[in-house]
Formats: sequence, C-alpha cells, structure tokens
Amino acid sequence: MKKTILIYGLSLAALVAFLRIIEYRFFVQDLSIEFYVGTIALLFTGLGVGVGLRLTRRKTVLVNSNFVFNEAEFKQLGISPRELEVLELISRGLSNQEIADKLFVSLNTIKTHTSNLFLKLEVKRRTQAIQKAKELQFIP
Amino acid sequence: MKKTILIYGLSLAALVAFLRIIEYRFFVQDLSIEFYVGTIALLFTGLGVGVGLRLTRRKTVLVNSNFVFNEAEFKQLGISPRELEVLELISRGLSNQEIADKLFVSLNTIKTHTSNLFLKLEVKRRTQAIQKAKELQFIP
DNA sequence: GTAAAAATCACACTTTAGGGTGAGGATTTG
DNA sequence: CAAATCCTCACCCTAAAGTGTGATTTTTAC
Repeated sequence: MKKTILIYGLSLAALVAFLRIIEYRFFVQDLSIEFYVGTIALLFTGLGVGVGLRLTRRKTVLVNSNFVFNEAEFKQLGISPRELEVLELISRGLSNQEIADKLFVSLNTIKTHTSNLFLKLEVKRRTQAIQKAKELQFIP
Repeated sequence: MKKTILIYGLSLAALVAFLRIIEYRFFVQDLSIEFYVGTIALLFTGLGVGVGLRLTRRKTVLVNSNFVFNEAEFKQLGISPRELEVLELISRGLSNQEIADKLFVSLNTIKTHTSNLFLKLEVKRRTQAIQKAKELQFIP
C-alpha cells in the first residue's frame, strides 16, 4: 500500500514537472486542451484501476482463506461463548462425549449446550447446525 | 459494463466541455497548472478505482460460487453414485429417514449406504463425513 | 451369459443424539 | 443486593444413528 501511494505521488509530481517544462509549448503549438486532459485522464484511470484491483485482490484472498466472524448476527441470536465453542467442535465432527472430554465437562453439560444451540439456531440436528453456522459465518 | 463505459465517456466529455468554457480564465487567473492536473488526476483515479472494484467483484463471486468436483479422489475411494447422492443429502442436514423418503427407498437402505460411505471415507460419524467430503471436494 | 458391482431391504442390537425438566454455583450488571 | 446470564450437572425418556450379518435383485461390464 505504501508503495502504491509512493508511486502515485511520484507519477503526479513527474507529470506536473513535465507539463511545467513544456508549458510554453502548450500555448505556442496550440495543442488542444482535450489532448492534455485526455492524457492525464487515461494515465490516472490506469493507476486507479490498478489501485482498485489491488484493493479487491486482498479482499478476495480474505474471503477465500481468512474468515470474518459475523459478530452482528451472532449477538442477535444470543449465543454464548461456550456454546460457540461447542458449535465449532461439532462442526469438526466430534461427538458429544469427545467434546465433553476436550472441554473437561460432563456429557450432560454438552447436551445442554447443544440443545440450547439448536434452539437459537432454529435447527433440529447437529448436521443442520453445521450448515446454518457456516451460512451465518459463525464458523469457517 | 456498458454503463461504466458510458459514464466514463460522459465524464470525460463533461470535463473537457467545462474546461473549454472556462478556458480563458485558465490563462487569465493564472491558477497553477498543478491544480488542474491534480483535479483531473483525482477525478479519474476515483473512476479508475470504481472500475477496478467492479472488475474484481465478479471474479470474487465466481470464486465463491463455482465448485470443481474432485473426480480423481472420488474414483480412488470407490464411492458409488448412489452413495454420493446420500452423502450430499447428509451434508444438507437431512436425517436418514428424510433421505429415505426423498429417494423413495427404505430407511435400512440409507443406513447401508451411510455405513459403506463411512468405511470408504474412513470416518465414524456423519458430521465427520461432511467435513471430509468438503475437504476432498466431493460436495461444495 | 456370467461375474462383479451396485442397489435394495430386513432384523437385531448398541451407541449416540436430542428433548424436557430442574437445579446449584459463578459472574455480571443495574 | 437483586436480577439476569451463563455454566454446570443430573435423570429420564424417546428418537436417530450406526454396526453386523445376510440376502435378493438390478445393472454394468467383459
């Protein structure tokens, strides 16, 4: 990003300097104003497109590899942190017993969490919960 | 895209016309050339960024919606077409009974399919099957 | 036309998941 | 401090999932 800004500034400065130097010719030769405007417009459109592409390239990568948690929807559904933790382990394919062992709590506790999760996610099964959680971007 | 080009052309034309109209002031008031260059550069950089964003937005959508089935791995595991069908419905969150109803076969048939699937995918649960199937790109 | 693979189903059985209810302890918040 | 959340756990019961074995019928392929 800093490189982009630097290149940008230098391009602008160079262009201005160039125009300054040939300033007298600007009036003498009577090149149309459209020509200069067009040239500048073209140059900076190209730069702008480059910047735009660079901006979205990062966003695209973010969408594909990184994961943006949907905080808004998450809070609206009132899911607790512990429940989210359980949800993630469910999506990894763990059984309730395995989750219980991993979190050092009883099987019944996990069952309670999952029950509450299903209520909040409005689903009936863990497989549906996985689907919905991915849709809502609670898990990658 | 056509709209973009149209807007672009109109912007350029409008700018040229505008400069034409105030052309005499351009020399009389001796506003610095940097000002004009900067203005044009800024304007068209903005437009360029817009174009760049629009270009990549489509690509992003394509990346997210397209899905390439992993035929090679699929054949290697020896999964049958019917099993794949069941696998997909499992990943959609359907129960065995629902799958049976959808495919007009008995619950036991679906159980057999899932059992064979789990063997071939080397998993123990349907939630794990979902995970693995997505990893191997059998399902989106 | 026969062997192999795929699809179908049954029955019995075990394990896991899920629903409902209640309840105690910890932490936060007004 | 009182109310509200959250986390924890128990018990009971039903539903769904998964295992194992065996068998019949299509389909496919050679």
